[in-house]
Amino acid sequence: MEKKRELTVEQQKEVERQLEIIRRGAAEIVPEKELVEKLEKSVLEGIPLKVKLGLDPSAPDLHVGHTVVLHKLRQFQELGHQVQLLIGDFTGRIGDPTGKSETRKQLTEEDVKRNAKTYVEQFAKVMDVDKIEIYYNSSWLGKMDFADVVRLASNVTVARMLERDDFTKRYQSGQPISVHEFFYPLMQGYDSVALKSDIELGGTDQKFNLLMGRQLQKEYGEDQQIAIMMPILEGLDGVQKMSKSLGNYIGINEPANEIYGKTMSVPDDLMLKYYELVTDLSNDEIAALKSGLADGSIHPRDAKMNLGKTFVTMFHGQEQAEEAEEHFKTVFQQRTLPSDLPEVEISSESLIDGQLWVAKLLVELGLTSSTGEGRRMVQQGGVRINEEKVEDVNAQIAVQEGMVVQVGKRKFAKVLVK
RNA sequence: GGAGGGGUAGCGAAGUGGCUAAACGCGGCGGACUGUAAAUCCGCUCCUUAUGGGUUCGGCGGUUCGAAUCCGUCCCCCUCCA
Repeated sequence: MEKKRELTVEQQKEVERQLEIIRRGAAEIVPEKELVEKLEKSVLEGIPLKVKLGLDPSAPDLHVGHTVVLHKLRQFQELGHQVQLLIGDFTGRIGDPTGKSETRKQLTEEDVKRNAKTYVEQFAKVMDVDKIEIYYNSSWLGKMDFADVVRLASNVTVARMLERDDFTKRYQSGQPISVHEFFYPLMQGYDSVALKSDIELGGTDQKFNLLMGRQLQKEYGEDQQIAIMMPILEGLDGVQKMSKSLGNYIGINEPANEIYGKTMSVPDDLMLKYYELVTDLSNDEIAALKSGLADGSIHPRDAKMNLGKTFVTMFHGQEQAEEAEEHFKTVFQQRTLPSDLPEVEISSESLIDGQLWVAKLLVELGLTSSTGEGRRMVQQGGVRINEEKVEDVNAQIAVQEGMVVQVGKRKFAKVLVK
Protein backbone atom coordinates (compact mmCIF):
# COMPACT_ATOMS: atom_id res chain seq x y z
CA MET A 1 0.00 0.00 0.00
CA GLU A 2 1.39 3.32 -1.06
CA LYS A 3 1.79 5.87 1.63
CA LYS A 4 -0.67 8.72 1.48
CA ARG A 5 0.96 11.75 -0.01
CA GLU A 6 0.79 14.97 1.86
CA LEU A 7 -0.57 18.15 0.37
CA THR A 8 1.76 21.10 0.15
CA VAL A 9 0.71 24.28 1.86
CA GLU A 10 -0.31 25.77 -1.48
CA GLN A 11 -2.35 22.71 -2.33
CA GLN A 12 -4.03 22.84 1.03
CA LYS A 13 -4.94 26.44 0.37
CA GLU A 14 -6.30 25.53 -3.02
CA VAL A 15 -8.55 22.92 -1.49
CA GLU A 16 -9.84 25.46 0.98
CA ARG A 17 -10.40 28.02 -1.73
CA GLN A 18 -12.42 25.56 -3.75
CA LEU A 19 -14.35 24.42 -0.75
CA GLU A 20 -15.39 27.94 0.09
CA ILE A 21 -16.70 28.55 -3.40
CA ILE A 22 -18.51 25.24 -3.51
CA ARG A 23 -20.10 25.76 -0.12
CA ARG A 24 -21.51 29.11 -0.98
CA GLY A 25 -25.26 29.01 -1.19
CA ALA A 26 -25.41 25.23 -0.99
CA ALA A 27 -28.22 24.03 1.21
CA GLU A 28 -26.55 20.78 2.04
CA ILE A 29 -23.49 18.79 1.10
CA VAL A 30 -23.66 15.10 1.88
CA PRO A 31 -21.20 14.17 3.19
CA GLU A 32 -18.98 17.20 3.34
CA LYS A 33 -16.06 15.24 4.68
CA GLU A 34 -15.90 13.11 1.60
CA LEU A 35 -16.05 16.18 -0.58
CA VAL A 36 -12.91 17.43 1.10
CA GLU A 37 -11.23 14.11 0.43
CA LYS A 38 -12.24 14.18 -3.20
CA LEU A 39 -10.97 17.71 -3.59
CA GLU A 40 -7.68 16.84 -1.95
CA LYS A 41 -7.24 13.92 -4.27
CA SER A 42 -8.16 16.01 -7.27
CA VAL A 43 -5.70 18.75 -6.36
CA LEU A 44 -2.97 16.27 -5.56
CA GLU A 45 -3.30 14.30 -8.75
CA GLY A 46 -4.47 17.08 -10.99
CA ILE A 47 -7.55 15.14 -12.04
CA PRO A 48 -10.82 17.07 -12.36
CA LEU A 49 -13.89 15.83 -10.55
CA LYS A 50 -16.89 14.71 -12.56
CA VAL A 51 -19.90 16.80 -11.67
CA LYS A 52 -23.24 15.51 -12.86
CA LEU A 53 -26.47 17.34 -13.44
CA GLY A 54 -29.50 15.44 -14.62
CA LEU A 55 -32.06 17.13 -16.82
CA ASP A 56 -35.59 16.34 -17.71
CA PRO A 57 -35.75 16.56 -21.50
CA SER A 58 -39.25 17.95 -21.65
CA ALA A 59 -39.05 21.52 -20.41
CA PRO A 60 -36.44 23.50 -22.25
CA ASP A 61 -37.47 26.99 -21.16
CA LEU A 62 -35.07 28.02 -18.47
CA HIS A 63 -35.69 30.60 -15.80
CA VAL A 64 -33.64 32.14 -13.06
CA GLY A 65 -34.63 29.35 -10.69
CA HIS A 66 -32.81 26.85 -12.87
CA THR A 67 -29.73 29.00 -12.96
CA VAL A 68 -29.11 28.41 -9.28
CA VAL A 69 -27.84 24.95 -10.04
CA LEU A 70 -26.24 26.05 -13.30
CA HIS A 71 -24.39 28.77 -11.54
CA LYS A 72 -22.96 26.24 -9.17
CA LEU A 73 -21.96 24.10 -12.12
CA ARG A 74 -20.18 27.05 -13.65
CA GLN A 75 -18.25 27.52 -10.46
CA PHE A 76 -17.11 23.93 -10.70
CA GLN A 77 -16.06 24.58 -14.25
CA GLU A 78 -14.05 27.57 -13.21
CA LEU A 79 -12.38 25.46 -10.58
CA GLY A 80 -11.27 23.17 -13.37
CA HIS A 81 -13.73 20.34 -12.90
CA GLN A 82 -15.62 18.43 -15.54
CA VAL A 83 -19.35 18.96 -16.00
CA GLN A 84 -21.48 15.99 -17.03
CA LEU A 85 -24.84 16.95 -18.40
CA LEU A 86 -27.22 14.06 -18.36
CA ILE A 87 -30.29 14.23 -20.53
CA GLY A 88 -32.90 11.88 -19.13
CA ASP A 89 -34.25 10.86 -22.48
CA PHE A 90 -35.04 7.30 -21.43
CA THR A 91 -37.03 8.50 -18.48
CA GLY A 92 -38.69 11.09 -20.65
CA ARG A 93 -39.68 8.57 -23.26
CA ILE A 94 -41.41 6.33 -20.79
CA GLY A 95 -43.26 9.25 -19.36
CA ASP A 96 -43.58 9.94 -15.70
CA PRO A 97 -47.18 9.56 -14.67
CA THR A 98 -46.69 10.86 -11.16
CA GLY A 99 -49.92 10.76 -9.24
CA LYS A 100 -53.07 10.59 -11.22
CA SER A 101 -52.24 13.27 -13.73
CA GLU A 102 -52.46 12.30 -17.34
CA THR A 103 -49.61 10.30 -18.73
CA ARG A 104 -46.98 12.60 -19.96
CA LYS A 105 -46.74 12.64 -23.67
CA GLN A 106 -43.93 10.55 -24.92
CA LEU A 107 -41.10 12.35 -26.56
CA THR A 108 -39.68 11.22 -29.82
CA GLU A 109 -35.99 11.03 -30.39
CA GLU A 110 -36.12 14.23 -32.43
CA ASP A 111 -37.95 16.00 -29.61
CA VAL A 112 -35.27 14.98 -27.20
CA LYS A 113 -32.47 16.07 -29.47
CA ARG A 114 -34.09 19.37 -30.17
CA ASN A 115 -34.76 20.03 -26.51
CA ALA A 116 -31.22 19.11 -25.60
CA LYS A 117 -29.97 21.61 -28.14
CA THR A 118 -32.20 24.30 -26.69
CA TYR A 119 -30.83 23.54 -23.28
CA VAL A 120 -27.30 23.95 -24.43
CA GLU A 121 -28.07 27.23 -26.17
CA GLN A 122 -29.52 28.58 -22.99
CA PHE A 123 -26.73 27.19 -20.87
CA ALA A 124 -24.31 29.18 -22.95
CA LYS A 125 -25.54 32.27 -21.15
CA VAL A 126 -24.44 30.90 -17.84
CA MET A 127 -21.47 28.65 -18.48
CA ASP A 128 -18.88 27.49 -20.93
CA VAL A 129 -20.78 24.95 -22.98
CA ASP A 130 -17.75 23.93 -25.03
CA LYS A 131 -16.35 22.17 -22.04
CA ILE A 132 -19.34 20.16 -20.96
CA GLU A 133 -19.95 16.50 -21.69
CA ILE A 134 -23.44 15.50 -22.70
CA TYR A 135 -24.91 12.08 -22.09
CA TYR A 136 -28.22 10.42 -22.79
CA ASN A 137 -29.34 7.82 -20.30
CA SER A 138 -31.10 5.77 -22.94
CA SER A 139 -27.66 4.65 -24.03
CA TRP A 140 -27.35 2.45 -20.96
CA LEU A 141 -30.86 2.16 -19.55
CA GLY A 142 -32.21 1.18 -22.95
CA LYS A 143 -29.87 -1.78 -23.12
CA MET A 144 -30.75 -3.33 -19.81
CA ASP A 145 -32.78 -6.52 -19.88
CA PHE A 146 -35.23 -7.60 -17.25
CA ALA A 147 -32.61 -9.47 -15.26
CA ASP A 148 -30.54 -6.29 -15.08
CA VAL A 149 -33.55 -4.37 -13.91
CA VAL A 150 -34.33 -6.89 -11.21
CA ARG A 151 -30.75 -6.75 -10.06
CA LEU A 152 -30.94 -2.99 -9.92
CA ALA A 153 -34.17 -3.09 -7.95
CA SER A 154 -32.82 -5.63 -5.51
CA ASN A 155 -30.48 -3.02 -4.08
CA VAL A 156 -33.21 -1.05 -2.47
CA THR A 157 -35.89 -1.98 0.00
CA VAL A 158 -39.48 -0.86 -0.10
CA ALA A 159 -39.12 0.72 3.32
CA ARG A 160 -36.25 2.80 2.01
CA MET A 161 -38.29 3.90 -0.97
CA LEU A 162 -41.14 4.91 1.24
CA GLU A 163 -38.82 7.17 3.14
CA ARG A 164 -38.96 9.58 0.30
CA ASP A 165 -41.02 12.52 1.34
CA ASP A 166 -43.62 12.57 -1.36
CA PHE A 167 -44.02 8.80 -1.28
CA THR A 168 -44.53 8.95 2.47
CA LYS A 169 -47.17 11.57 2.12
CA ARG A 170 -48.99 9.85 -0.65
CA TYR A 171 -48.82 6.50 1.08
CA GLN A 172 -50.13 7.89 4.34
CA SER A 173 -52.90 9.84 2.76
CA GLY A 174 -53.96 6.79 0.82
CA GLN A 175 -53.04 8.12 -2.59
CA PRO A 176 -51.87 5.62 -5.13
CA ILE A 177 -48.23 4.95 -5.80
CA SER A 178 -47.52 2.90 -8.86
CA VAL A 179 -44.76 0.36 -8.56
CA HIS A 180 -42.97 1.74 -11.57
CA GLU A 181 -42.61 5.08 -9.85
CA PHE A 182 -40.04 3.43 -7.66
CA PHE A 183 -37.92 3.05 -10.75
CA TYR A 184 -37.40 6.73 -11.33
CA PRO A 185 -35.01 7.19 -8.42
CA LEU A 186 -33.38 3.91 -9.39
CA MET A 187 -32.82 5.03 -12.93
CA GLN A 188 -31.50 8.39 -11.91
CA GLY A 189 -29.24 6.76 -9.40
CA TYR A 190 -28.00 4.27 -11.94
CA ASP A 191 -27.01 7.13 -14.20
CA SER A 192 -24.45 8.08 -11.60
CA VAL A 193 -23.14 4.52 -11.64
CA ALA A 194 -22.81 4.63 -15.42
CA LEU A 195 -21.13 8.02 -15.40
CA LYS A 196 -18.92 7.32 -12.41
CA SER A 197 -19.86 10.76 -11.12
CA ASP A 198 -17.96 12.27 -8.22
CA ILE A 199 -20.56 14.82 -7.44
CA GLU A 200 -24.21 15.25 -8.32
CA LEU A 201 -25.96 18.56 -8.15
CA GLY A 202 -29.63 19.15 -7.64
CA GLY A 203 -32.25 21.10 -5.76
CA THR A 204 -33.09 20.16 -2.20
CA ASP A 205 -36.15 18.44 -3.60
CA GLN A 206 -33.77 16.01 -5.29
CA LYS A 207 -32.14 14.86 -2.10
CA PHE A 208 -33.57 11.39 -2.13
CA ASN A 209 -32.63 10.81 -5.74
CA LEU A 210 -29.11 12.14 -5.25
CA LEU A 211 -28.59 9.88 -2.30
CA MET A 212 -29.94 6.97 -4.27
CA GLY A 213 -27.09 7.53 -6.66
CA ARG A 214 -24.67 7.23 -3.76
CA GLN A 215 -26.21 4.03 -2.56
CA LEU A 216 -26.27 2.40 -5.97
CA GLN A 217 -22.69 3.36 -6.69
CA LYS A 218 -21.74 1.59 -3.51
CA GLU A 219 -23.70 -1.52 -4.43
CA TYR A 220 -22.03 -1.58 -7.82
CA GLY A 221 -18.61 -1.17 -6.32
CA GLU A 222 -17.98 2.40 -7.46
CA ASP A 223 -16.77 5.39 -5.52
CA GLN A 224 -19.70 7.17 -4.01
CA GLN A 225 -20.72 10.55 -5.29
CA ILE A 226 -21.20 13.60 -3.14
CA ALA A 227 -24.69 15.05 -3.18
CA ILE A 228 -24.82 18.81 -3.28
CA MET A 229 -28.25 20.30 -2.82
CA MET A 230 -29.00 23.85 -3.78
CA PRO A 231 -31.89 25.73 -2.19
CA ILE A 232 -35.08 26.12 -4.15
CA LEU A 233 -35.44 29.69 -5.28
CA GLU A 234 -38.78 31.29 -4.58
CA GLY A 235 -40.39 33.16 -7.42
CA LEU A 236 -41.73 36.69 -7.73
CA ASP A 237 -44.49 36.04 -5.23
CA GLY A 238 -41.83 35.35 -2.64
CA VAL A 239 -43.51 32.20 -1.44
CA GLN A 240 -43.73 29.46 -3.98
CA LYS A 241 -40.88 28.00 -5.88
CA MET A 242 -40.12 29.70 -9.13
CA SER A 243 -41.81 27.83 -11.89
CA LYS A 244 -43.24 28.46 -15.26
CA SER A 245 -46.61 27.03 -14.47
CA LEU A 246 -47.03 29.33 -11.51
CA GLY A 247 -46.11 32.31 -13.63
CA ASN A 248 -43.81 33.69 -10.98
CA TYR A 249 -40.62 33.32 -12.95
CA ILE A 250 -37.99 35.38 -14.67
CA GLY A 251 -37.15 33.61 -17.92
CA ILE A 252 -33.62 33.92 -19.15
CA ASN A 253 -34.80 34.33 -22.72
CA GLU A 254 -37.24 37.07 -21.90
CA PRO A 255 -36.73 40.59 -23.22
CA ALA A 256 -34.34 42.75 -21.23
CA ASN A 257 -37.06 45.07 -19.94
CA GLU A 258 -39.08 42.16 -18.69
CA ILE A 259 -36.17 40.68 -16.84
CA TYR A 260 -35.30 43.98 -15.29
CA GLY A 261 -38.87 44.78 -14.40
CA LYS A 262 -39.62 41.40 -12.94
CA THR A 263 -36.48 41.59 -10.86
CA MET A 264 -37.70 44.87 -9.43
CA SER A 265 -40.85 43.17 -8.25
CA VAL A 266 -38.99 40.52 -6.30
CA PRO A 267 -39.81 41.01 -2.62
CA ASP A 268 -37.02 42.75 -0.72
CA ASP A 269 -36.60 39.89 1.68
CA LEU A 270 -35.69 37.63 -1.16
CA MET A 271 -33.19 39.93 -2.79
CA LEU A 272 -30.17 38.68 -0.91
CA LYS A 273 -31.00 35.12 -1.72
CA TYR A 274 -31.06 36.00 -5.39
CA TYR A 275 -27.74 37.72 -5.03
CA GLU A 276 -26.24 34.79 -3.26
CA LEU A 277 -27.49 32.08 -5.52
CA VAL A 278 -27.45 33.62 -8.93
CA THR A 279 -24.78 36.29 -9.09
CA ASP A 280 -21.00 36.24 -8.88
CA LEU A 281 -20.68 38.56 -5.92
CA SER A 282 -18.16 37.29 -3.43
CA ASN A 283 -19.19 36.27 0.04
CA ASP A 284 -17.61 39.44 1.40
CA GLU A 285 -19.52 41.65 -1.00
CA ILE A 286 -22.74 39.98 -0.05
CA ALA A 287 -22.01 40.45 3.62
CA ALA A 288 -21.35 44.15 2.96
CA LEU A 289 -24.59 44.46 1.04
CA LYS A 290 -26.47 42.75 3.83
CA SER A 291 -25.18 45.02 6.54
CA GLY A 292 -25.68 48.06 4.34
CA LEU A 293 -29.31 47.15 3.88
CA ALA A 294 -29.69 46.45 7.58
CA ASP A 295 -28.30 49.79 8.76
CA GLY A 296 -30.01 51.76 6.03
CA SER A 297 -26.89 52.98 4.27
CA ILE A 298 -27.96 51.12 1.14
CA HIS A 299 -31.42 51.75 -0.24
CA PRO A 300 -33.11 48.45 -1.02
CA ARG A 301 -34.39 49.90 -4.25
CA ASP A 302 -30.87 50.66 -5.44
CA ALA A 303 -29.67 47.23 -4.47
CA LYS A 304 -32.49 45.70 -6.43
CA MET A 305 -31.88 47.88 -9.45
CA ASN A 306 -28.35 46.65 -9.40
CA LEU A 307 -29.62 43.11 -9.25
CA GLY A 308 -31.86 43.68 -12.23
CA LYS A 309 -28.98 45.11 -14.15
CA THR A 310 -26.82 42.16 -13.24
CA PHE A 311 -29.41 39.73 -14.51
CA VAL A 312 -29.90 41.51 -17.79
CA THR A 313 -26.14 41.68 -18.24
CA MET A 314 -25.93 37.95 -17.68
CA PHE A 315 -28.61 37.08 -20.16
CA HIS A 316 -28.40 39.86 -22.73
CA GLY A 317 -25.16 41.73 -22.21
CA GLN A 318 -24.21 45.03 -20.73
CA GLU A 319 -25.59 47.28 -23.40
CA GLN A 320 -29.11 46.00 -22.99
CA ALA A 321 -28.74 46.20 -19.25
CA GLU A 322 -28.08 49.92 -19.48
CA GLU A 323 -31.08 50.34 -21.72
CA ALA A 324 -33.32 48.34 -19.45
CA GLU A 325 -32.32 50.48 -16.52
CA GLU A 326 -33.00 53.62 -18.52
CA HIS A 327 -36.37 52.23 -19.51
CA PHE A 328 -37.20 51.48 -15.91
CA LYS A 329 -36.26 54.95 -14.79
CA THR A 330 -38.26 56.75 -17.40
CA VAL A 331 -41.32 54.55 -17.30
CA PHE A 332 -41.65 53.70 -13.69
CA GLN A 333 -39.71 56.21 -11.71
CA GLN A 334 -40.59 59.30 -13.71
CA ARG A 335 -43.77 57.83 -15.03
CA THR A 336 -43.12 58.96 -18.52
CA LEU A 337 -43.71 56.87 -21.57
CA PRO A 338 -41.08 54.38 -22.61
CA SER A 339 -39.28 55.04 -25.85
CA ASP A 340 -39.82 51.63 -27.35
CA LEU A 341 -43.56 51.14 -27.18
CA PRO A 342 -44.95 47.93 -28.56
CA GLU A 343 -46.76 48.78 -31.78
CA VAL A 344 -50.09 47.21 -32.54
CA GLU A 345 -51.89 47.32 -35.83
CA ILE A 346 -55.53 48.17 -36.11
CA SER A 347 -57.35 47.57 -39.34
CA SER A 348 -59.19 50.62 -40.59
CA GLU A 349 -62.13 48.36 -41.33
CA SER A 350 -62.94 48.07 -37.68
CA LEU A 351 -63.34 51.82 -37.42
CA ILE A 352 -66.54 53.71 -37.92
CA ASP A 353 -65.87 57.17 -39.25
CA GLY A 354 -62.35 56.73 -37.97
CA GLN A 355 -63.70 56.15 -34.49
CA LEU A 356 -63.89 53.27 -32.09
CA TRP A 357 -65.45 52.77 -28.71
CA VAL A 358 -62.79 52.84 -25.97
CA ALA A 359 -63.54 49.39 -24.56
CA LYS A 360 -63.41 47.91 -28.02
CA LEU A 361 -60.18 49.70 -28.80
CA LEU A 362 -58.55 48.18 -25.73
CA VAL A 363 -59.59 44.71 -26.82
CA GLU A 364 -58.36 45.32 -30.37
CA LEU A 365 -55.02 46.37 -28.98
CA GLY A 366 -54.85 43.32 -26.79
CA LEU A 367 -54.67 45.41 -23.65
CA THR A 368 -57.76 43.86 -22.13
CA SER A 369 -59.37 40.50 -22.73
CA SER A 370 -62.97 41.64 -23.04
CA THR A 371 -64.88 44.84 -23.50
CA GLY A 372 -66.32 44.28 -20.06
CA GLU A 373 -62.86 44.42 -18.60
CA GLY A 374 -62.05 47.47 -20.70
CA ARG A 375 -65.14 49.19 -19.41
CA ARG A 376 -64.03 48.47 -15.87
CA MET A 377 -60.56 49.76 -16.51
CA VAL A 378 -62.02 53.05 -17.70
CA GLN A 379 -64.34 53.26 -14.72
CA GLN A 380 -61.41 52.69 -12.43
CA GLY A 381 -59.41 55.40 -14.04
CA GLY A 382 -56.75 53.11 -15.40
CA VAL A 383 -56.98 54.04 -19.06
CA ARG A 384 -54.96 56.80 -20.69
CA ILE A 385 -54.79 57.87 -24.27
CA ASN A 386 -51.87 60.10 -25.18
CA GLU A 387 -51.31 60.44 -21.47
CA GLU A 388 -54.75 61.80 -20.85
CA LYS A 389 -57.11 59.90 -18.65
CA VAL A 390 -60.26 58.61 -20.28
CA GLU A 391 -63.21 59.46 -18.04
CA ASP A 392 -66.18 58.37 -20.09
CA VAL A 393 -66.96 54.68 -20.46
CA ASN A 394 -68.83 55.35 -23.65
CA ALA A 395 -66.19 57.55 -25.19
CA GLN A 396 -65.68 57.21 -28.91
CA ILE A 397 -62.03 57.53 -29.72
CA ALA A 398 -60.82 59.06 -32.93
CA VAL A 399 -58.14 56.55 -33.73
CA GLN A 400 -54.97 58.05 -35.06
CA GLU A 401 -51.68 56.68 -36.21
CA GLY A 402 -49.09 56.83 -33.47
CA MET A 403 -51.63 57.25 -30.70
CA VAL A 404 -50.45 55.85 -27.39
CA VAL A 405 -52.91 53.85 -25.34
CA GLN A 406 -52.13 52.83 -21.80
CA VAL A 407 -53.88 50.55 -19.32
CA GLY A 408 -52.69 50.54 -15.76
CA LYS A 409 -49.07 51.17 -15.09
CA ARG A 410 -47.47 48.59 -17.26
CA LYS A 411 -49.47 48.01 -20.38
CA PHE A 412 -48.89 50.21 -23.38
CA ALA A 413 -49.58 50.12 -27.08
CA LYS A 414 -48.80 52.41 -29.93
CA VAL A 415 -51.45 52.37 -32.61
CA LEU A 416 -50.68 51.67 -36.23
CA VAL A 417 -53.63 52.04 -38.54
CA LYS A 418 -53.66 49.46 -41.31
C1' G B 1 -65.84 -7.45 -6.75
C1' G B 2 -68.76 -4.77 -2.51
C1' A B 3 -70.17 -0.13 0.25
C1' G B 4 -70.11 4.97 0.51
C1' G B 5 -68.67 10.26 -0.76
C1' G B 6 -68.12 13.89 -4.45
C1' G B 7 -67.87 16.97 -9.36
C1' U B 8 -70.30 24.97 -8.40
C1' A B 9 -66.49 30.84 -11.65
C1' G B 10 -58.51 30.63 -12.02
C1' C B 11 -58.30 27.81 -7.11
C1' G B 12 -60.63 26.57 -2.27
C1' A B 13 -65.57 26.59 -0.60
C1' A B 14 -71.13 28.02 0.52
C1' G B 15 -75.76 27.36 -1.60
C1' U B 16 -80.36 21.77 -1.86
C1' G B 17 -87.07 24.84 -6.13
C1' G B 18 -88.00 31.57 -7.15
C1' C B 19 -85.08 37.01 -3.05
C1' U B 20 -78.62 33.53 -6.98
C1' A B 21 -74.59 35.78 -12.23
C1' A B 22 -74.32 32.50 -7.57
C1' A B 23 -72.09 34.15 -0.22
C1' C B 24 -67.08 33.94 1.67
C1' G B 25 -61.66 33.24 1.32
C1' C B 26 -57.34 33.05 -1.86
C1' G B 27 -55.40 34.55 -6.32
C1' G B 28 -55.62 38.26 -10.21
C1' C B 29 -56.55 43.27 -11.92
C1' G B 30 -57.35 48.86 -11.28
C1' G B 31 -56.80 53.09 -7.97
C1' A B 32 -54.34 55.61 -3.42
C1' C B 33 -49.61 55.57 -0.79
C1' U B 34 -44.60 54.11 -2.53
C1' G B 35 -39.29 52.15 -4.58
C1' U B 36 -43.49 48.28 -10.46
C1' A B 37 -40.92 45.75 -2.66
C1' A B 38 -43.66 44.77 1.72
C1' A B 39 -47.76 46.41 4.60
C1' U B 40 -52.31 49.11 4.42
C1' C B 41 -56.83 51.29 2.36
C1' C B 42 -60.73 51.68 -1.66
C1' G B 43 -62.82 49.31 -5.90
C1' C B 44 -63.33 45.46 -9.68
C1' U B 45 -63.16 40.19 -11.01
C1' C B 46 -68.69 35.24 -16.98
C1' C B 47 -69.97 37.69 -21.88
C1' U B 48 -72.44 41.79 -23.92
C1' U B 49 -72.20 49.78 -26.20
C1' A B 50 -75.29 47.50 -20.78
C1' U B 51 -80.44 50.76 -14.82
C1' G B 52 -81.17 46.18 -20.47
C1' G B 53 -79.83 41.34 -22.95
C1' G B 54 -77.26 36.55 -23.21
C1' U B 55 -74.90 32.08 -21.56
C1' U B 56 -73.38 29.51 -16.65
C1' C B 57 -73.00 25.36 -11.38
C1' G B 58 -69.42 17.53 -14.92
C1' G B 59 -72.41 15.88 -20.04
C1' C B 60 -77.21 14.81 -22.09
C1' G B 61 -82.46 14.39 -21.47
C1' G B 62 -86.87 15.19 -18.41
C1' U B 63 -90.43 17.36 -14.33
C1' U B 64 -91.94 22.56 -13.34
C1' C B 65 -94.77 28.94 -14.67
C1' G B 66 -89.63 28.71 -12.67
C1' A B 67 -83.80 24.18 -11.58
C1' A B 68 -76.97 24.76 -9.38
C1' U B 69 -81.04 22.88 -6.44
C1' C B 70 -86.14 17.48 -8.09
C1' C B 71 -86.08 12.85 -11.56
C1' G B 72 -83.52 9.63 -15.33
C1' U B 73 -79.13 8.50 -17.70
C1' C B 74 -74.04 8.84 -18.93
C1' C B 75 -68.91 10.42 -17.85
C1' C B 76 -65.08 11.47 -14.30
C1' C B 77 -62.71 11.64 -9.33
C1' C B 78 -62.08 9.99 -4.28
C1' U B 79 -62.56 7.01 0.39
C1' C B 80 -63.33 2.43 2.98
C1' C B 81 -63.71 -3.01 2.63
C1' A B 82 -61.98 -7.41 -0.36
